[in-house]
Amino acid sequence: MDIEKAIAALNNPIRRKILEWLKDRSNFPPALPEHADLEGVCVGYIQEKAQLSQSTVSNYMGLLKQAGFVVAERHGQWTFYRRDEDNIRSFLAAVQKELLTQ
Amino acid sequence: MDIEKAIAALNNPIRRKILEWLKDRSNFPPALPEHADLEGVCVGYIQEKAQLSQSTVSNYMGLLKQAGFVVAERHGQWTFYRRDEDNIRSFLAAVQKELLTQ
DNA sequence: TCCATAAATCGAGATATTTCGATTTATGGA
DNA sequence: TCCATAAATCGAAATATCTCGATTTATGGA
Repeated sequence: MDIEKAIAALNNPIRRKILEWLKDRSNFPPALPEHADLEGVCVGYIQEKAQLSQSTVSNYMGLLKQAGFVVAERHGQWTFYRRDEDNIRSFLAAVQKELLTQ
Repeated sequence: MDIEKAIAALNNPIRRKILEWLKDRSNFPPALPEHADLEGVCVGYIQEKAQLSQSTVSNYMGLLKQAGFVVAERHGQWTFYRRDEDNIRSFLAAVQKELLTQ
């Protein structure tokens, strides 16, 4: 977990919102039946919710992935993104360690 | 504590370093005798350590202050900056609340 | 094979941040 | 009052980020 990239990724209100939305699948339209077993949300749904262009959202998801906040899983033509809870926790621990005295 | 400004202020390695240095007064040269009773470090000492121009460091300290990470106290021609531990903790709590599920 | 759809990548203009040196403001001392 | 010092502010150049539309790549279905 690169704290530099992670903070840069968080330095944008929509990217932070996306991380929040991804906490709960029901923030997005229901998955297609053939994707019912998959965790994660496809880029199109995130784009729709974020109200930004497809390329911007794809870029954002790439930044969040590089930062370690999400993982991507490709299924056919779809890429499903979901939060990486372990990495999120370890980022928070690292920031705490850096910011807190003792 | 404005989480937006706070993350922006942290989105710079030298500003994060300054926050770390300020954990311990002994990271800087000893205070002048007439300032011995004061907490905090003057801009000149921080500048020397950061190896950046005076105006840049003054600007950085202003950003850290607006973000709530430090407080400034003027004494004569000197401005002494020190960490605002309470605010730092409440920032960490806010980020945790935003990033963590439940 | 050809087409449609999803997502990634590219290129560019607009905007924001970084960082500087120069100037200004505030203060204290001779 | 005049000068020296500390810090803040200003203006600008260099660099980075944001965001888009257009294009490319990957995949699946007819």
